[in-house]
Amino acid sequence: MNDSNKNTSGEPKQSRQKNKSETKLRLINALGEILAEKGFANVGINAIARQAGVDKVLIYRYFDGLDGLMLAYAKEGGFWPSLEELLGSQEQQAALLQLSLDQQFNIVIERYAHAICSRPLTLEILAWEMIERNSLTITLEEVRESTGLALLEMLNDSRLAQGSQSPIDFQHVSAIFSAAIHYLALRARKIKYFNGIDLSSDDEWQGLIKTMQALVSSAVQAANN
Amino acid sequence: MNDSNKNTSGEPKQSRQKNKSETKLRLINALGEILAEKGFANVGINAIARQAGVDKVLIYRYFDGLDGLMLAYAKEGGFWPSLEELLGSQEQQAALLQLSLDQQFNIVIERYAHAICSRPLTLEILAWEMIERNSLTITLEEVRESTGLALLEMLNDSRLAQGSQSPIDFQHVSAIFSAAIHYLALRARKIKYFNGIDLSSDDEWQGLIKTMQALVSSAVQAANN
DNA sequence: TTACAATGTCACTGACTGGTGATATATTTG
DNA sequence: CAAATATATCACCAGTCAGTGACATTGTAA
Repeated sequence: MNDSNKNTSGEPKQSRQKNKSETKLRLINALGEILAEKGFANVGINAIARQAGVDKVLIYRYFDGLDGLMLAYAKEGGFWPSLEELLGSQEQQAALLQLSLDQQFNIVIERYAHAICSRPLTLEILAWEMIERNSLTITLEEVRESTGLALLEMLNDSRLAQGSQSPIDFQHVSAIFSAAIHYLALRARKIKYFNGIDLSSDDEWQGLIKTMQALVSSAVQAANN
Repeated sequence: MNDSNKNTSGEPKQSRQKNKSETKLRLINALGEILAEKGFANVGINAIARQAGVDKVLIYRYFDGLDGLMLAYAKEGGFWPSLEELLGSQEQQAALLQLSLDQQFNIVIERYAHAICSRPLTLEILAWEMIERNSLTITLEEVRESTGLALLEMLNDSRLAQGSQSPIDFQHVSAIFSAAIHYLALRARKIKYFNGIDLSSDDEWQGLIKTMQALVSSAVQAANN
């Protein structure tokens, strides 16, 4: 391969138009592209600069290094499903909260699974959280925790309003199912089978979701007797 | 740091006793040590040779490269909980299979969680499976699948013998809960909180396990009505 | 002993990495 | 226009990596 540092071609790289803010954007986007195409393990100062078509020293100047760049990237947003994506518009939310507890849960589970599975970048970051903590994962983690807890609170308020007093711990239940969804989605990226189940099959995924819903429903109904 | 390749100290490394099989063992163990201490990201030809106190060229001669070494390492065993560890001795197994379906499940869930959480090396490998597939993860994956399916079959046989015909899909249920356990255990290594739950707390873990058990129990009971 | 094979070490290459000081170019200001 | 400043590139450093051919040591068998 090329020596990424030295300019081997005779002609010097024609100095690009000087535009700090655009260059910063180029770098941020380059990080996203590498993350998406090559994964976290291939993120590095040199690789990002190469992808952006810009000198790597600018990463230090503008972002004070890789951590700063990742922080800037994290602020771009869109990594986690929003409350709207999970609950629908304002009116839909109101309608949703009128449903029974297990119906609410079942809808959210399904939407969450779909939202996670359709975000390859988020999956890449979720996978990397298991390996190391860095500015990017730490920042995103905070966003996730806060929206997750907000969602939980909404469902819980609705539960209290309905006067239901189930003995099962909602926080634990949602932790368990989102953990399962995360793991299955992550695993499906690289490995086809888990426990004999073909994770590349949409039907199997539907079956898994249905099973989760059945578990919740029976637990809620058991509590209401 | 040192140049790991060049011998900077004046004296040549005194040629060690020549013992192929022991040297091979040294290399295999070195891989395990690095995996345990520094994690998968730091596994490399140089690091392993350094840790083993042996020249790296031997990795190529004896194992045909890193992949071969990982394969040899994978065959050492002990990465996954055995059937005995989950079900107990032969007599205990017989007793266990007499219990009701949900009791069986609840015991196995608890033991599996404990078995996984107490295997840091296995967790490291599970984490790395989400990042890349290599000889090591592929080999271990096969072992895990086969013992997992064997376990599932035992529980299922017992279920049929008891004449229970639950509508919930046992394969899916066990996939969901082992996925959740894997994810929570992996996450606990690096990040304290998930969904507002402190994963570093034993009490919280107990609570999570209890919730899983409650979910299974209510599902089984709902099926029996 | 000698000859030979098995085992182990050494020294090097080419490619890559993160990081930095000096320099060139473009844009703005006077 | 010229000078000053902001912006971007270059060239190099020391360190690491995987991989390889040449050499040294040890053990063994003739």
